[in-house]
Order: sequence, then structure tokens, then C-alpha cells
Amino acid sequence: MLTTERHQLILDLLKEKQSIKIQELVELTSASESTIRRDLTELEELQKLERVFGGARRMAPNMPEPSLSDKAAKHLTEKQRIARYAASLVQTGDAIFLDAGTTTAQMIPLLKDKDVTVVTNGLSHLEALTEHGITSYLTGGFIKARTGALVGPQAIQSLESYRFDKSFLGVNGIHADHGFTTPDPEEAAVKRRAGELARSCYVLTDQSKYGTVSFAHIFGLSEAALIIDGLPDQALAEIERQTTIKVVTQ
Amino acid sequence: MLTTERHQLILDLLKEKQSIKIQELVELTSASESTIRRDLTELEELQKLERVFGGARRMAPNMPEPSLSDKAAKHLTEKQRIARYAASLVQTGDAIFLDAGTTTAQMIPLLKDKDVTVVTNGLSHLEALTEHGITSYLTGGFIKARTGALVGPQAIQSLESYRFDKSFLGVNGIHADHGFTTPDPEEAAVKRRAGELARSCYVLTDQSKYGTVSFAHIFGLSEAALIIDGLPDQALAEIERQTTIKVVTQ
DNA sequence: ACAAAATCAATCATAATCTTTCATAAGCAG
DNA sequence: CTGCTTATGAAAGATTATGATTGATTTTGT
Repeated sequence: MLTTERHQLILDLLKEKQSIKIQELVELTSASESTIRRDLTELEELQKLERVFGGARRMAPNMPEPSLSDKAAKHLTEKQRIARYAASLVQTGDAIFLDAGTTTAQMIPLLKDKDVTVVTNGLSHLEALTEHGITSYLTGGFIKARTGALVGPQAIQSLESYRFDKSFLGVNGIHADHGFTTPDPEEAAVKRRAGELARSCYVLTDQSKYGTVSFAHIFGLSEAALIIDGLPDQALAEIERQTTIKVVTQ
Repeated sequence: MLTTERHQLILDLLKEKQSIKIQELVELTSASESTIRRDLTELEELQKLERVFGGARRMAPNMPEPSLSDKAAKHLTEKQRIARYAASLVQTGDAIFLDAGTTTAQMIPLLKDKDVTVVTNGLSHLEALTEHGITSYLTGGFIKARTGALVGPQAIQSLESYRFDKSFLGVNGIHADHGFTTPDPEEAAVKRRAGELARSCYVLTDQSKYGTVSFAHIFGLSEAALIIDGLPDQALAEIERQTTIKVVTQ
């Protein structure tokens, strides 16, 4: 068995199993314990997994927030619920824009079999996109190291080459008077243009940030549909009454 | 069995198998081990597959390979020597274009303290660029999963926003009649335009591929300076005599 | 807390594979 | 036919992967 075949096997198993014992791998590959150990060591150096006593486990994509780990996990399922609904709106053959951000990232695995074309300004989306074999285009622009987003006039200009069936944007807040808000003015500009270039525009948020606009920049786009979770019905009704935003729930 | 038939067979097998052992190929083609090795080497240079110990595997759709400690290339020191010289040409404050590819990647750490602005179409350069705190812009375009390069009309269009003090391009071959060559026509187009948009254009290669143009696409640009290593002086002289290419050595 | 069991890192010899080099054979132009 | 180029196979020596062994470290059971 080829070395890379073993490596691939291990990574594939970890996609389904979360963790795995060395003894299992010895049986599965009929390689020696030493070899498996070496494999795990190498894969760990490549940041593909984390060794634990007796085996290995999947890299935790957990941004360590020790005190709020429960809350983070709760947000994760919220993100996933929203992403699942957003992905269900995508039809076979659609050309879509995926905004940078963790919520839209959750959509990617769900687009696998839809034969979509994706344009994104999120560098962190790339790995998942190529891994799932999705035809992908990247906008150009300045690399915002903190968020991995491409922004600036170049980003907006390279958007102009495209027209989208649907745009999926992430936001930090919603405000009755101002519409959607996000902390970074440059990212807001990209979002706005991406929304304008789409026939339909959907805004995703898992944060319950209605009304609290701090350090936020407006990006307008009151015509978008809002996919949200975690806000009381009363607030949703208020949004629909006071704005032209259309609220969509699962 | 014809050489190209073997090549096609290998590529076909890799469409279904992910990876393949040299011994299997020896049995399937009843060619010698040496021949299969040569086939794999050639196909690797064309970026059609990746050699691994004992066989070959499909180009990994996962391009991010933490690559610094990598033992990847025997050409590494050559690459580094070339990269060091190329980087020495960069002056403080320059705006430069860095082509995708492993040779230009070696330049990045050396640009750290030069206060440069970098534009690149190489996704695999990103990690190093941000890590060294270099102001970076990315071109847009279609994501070529095999090489991690951004190509296509969108890539070229987003180049138009920029003007460079210097462009640094990687190539696979040099040909007296045709100028520089590279296997992929789309990547060639990007290289060509990036070269045109620069006041000075430097071409880097660590491959001693003078004259052997196989499956190559020309990208012209005979006005560029060539930074090379590993060719005999005689060949360099011939290049300068037969073309308008200016050869630069360290 | 202690001892037994399991797991680990380090080392070494061996086997498999790799690169380089050379010689032969096949195709082709003059 | 001769001279040239290209493809091929074979062999030597270098490199890499593997499996077994050793003694250290960690976990587990009591």
C-alpha cells in the first residue's frame, strides 16, 4: 500500500469518525505500528490531525473561547441551520456569490451536488470549495489578513464581471432605520455591490444583534431577504413592519 | 506501446483511482520500470499528476501544503539561489507582481523588510505573504485547483487595475524561436499580461529546459530579462545571440 | 499511591524505491 | 548506408520507507 494511500485513508476515516485508534489503523492497513505512528506524526506536522495517546483525532476547528465554548457550539448549530436553509434555496446550475464569513462557509458542503458556480471574496472558503469540487471564482482585491476577505476597489471592480442568480451575504446586525450593518466599511461596500449584482439577495445572520449598532457601517440593500435565527418573533415582525426587509425563516 | 498511449492510460487510471503504484503500471503496460518512471516525471512537469514514493497520485485538490520544511524539490537550492537574486532586484517601495509557482514563492521571505506591495495570482503565496506582513493584493479569476493559480479573463481584467515596477514570472522552458514557454495556455496569458504591465519584467526558471518544447504554450515577451541557473554558458550565449532575451546571472 | 499494561520515541538493519548513467535499439533525414 | 535524435532497458549507488527492538513515558486498575 502506498504511503499517500494510507495518509488519505486516515484523513478520510477522520472525516467520519472524529478520532481513531492506532490499532484500528494497523488492522485496516496491515502496516506495522511504527509506520502508522510515523504517518500520524507527519500528518500532525501538516496540521491535518492532532495526535492523542493511543491514536489521533480530527483537528478541532474550535476557536478556543474557553468560557463560551458552549455558547459557541450553540451558535454553530444555529449557523448550520441557517446555512442549510440558505443552501436549499440554491438550484442546480445557479451562479451564486458567497460572502466571506463563517456562516456562509457552512453552506459549501451542501452545495456539492448542485452543479453550481461560486464566486467568493472569502479566502477561507477556498479549501472547502476545491475539496468539494465546486467550480469557483475568486474576486481580486486587497487581502484583509484578519478576516481573510478580499476588499477594496479592486474587489468591487472584479465583481462587475459577474451576474449572480443569488447572493448570500453575512452581516453582524440589523437596524430598523439603517438596514443591515457590518463593522468593516470596506467589506460592507463589497457586500453591497454583490447584492446589487444578484437577481435575488439573501442575508444570513446567526447573531441576535437587532438594534444594537455599534461600530457598524451600513450597507443598505433593503431589498434583500433575511435568513435569521435566534430573534424573537416580535422583533422579526417589527423588522418587517418598519423596513422593506423580507424575513425568511426555516 | 506508444509513449503517448502510456501517458493517456496513466491519466485515465488516475481519473478513477486517486493514486497508482509504479509496479501496477509496469504490469499493465509491460514497459520497464525506467520507462514508467520517465513517464511519471514528464507528466509531473506538465502538472498532470504528482509523484509520490512508489507511484503517483492525482493532483491534490487540497493545495495548501505547509511547504517551508518541505523536502519537495531537489531543485530547492537552485530555486533559492535564483529567488535570492531576484529579490535583490526589488527596491524599497516597489510595487511588484509575483507569478504563481514555487520559484517565486521562495522570494517572499526575502521581501519582508523592503516595504513592497505585492500583487499575485498564486493562492499558495498567500500564507507566506500574510505571515511576513507584506501588503498584498490578489487578482481575481478562476481557481485552477491543480496549481492554485488564478487564471482566465477575470484574472487578466483584474490585472488591468495595476501597474508594476517589476514583474517576476516563472516558466517551464525557453526556446530560441518561441521565447518562454509554459504548459498551460491560460496561465501563459496571465503571465504575458503581467509582464506587459510592468516597467521591468524578470523571468525565473530553475529548470534546464532550453530547447525542449513539449506540450508548451508560448507567451512571448521576448523583452524580459531571464534569471536562470543550471544551464551551460554556451546555451546562455546562444539564447542571447538568437533572441532579444537578456540573460542575467547572479 | 503503586504496579501492570499500554503506548510512545528513538534507533537500527533491511527492503523497496529513486536517480543517474550508460548502452542498445528504433526511427528518420540526407 | 551513415549520422543524428529519441525511446528504452539495465545496472550502480544513493535515498527513502518500513518493521522490529529497546527503554522511556503515560494510562489504567486496584
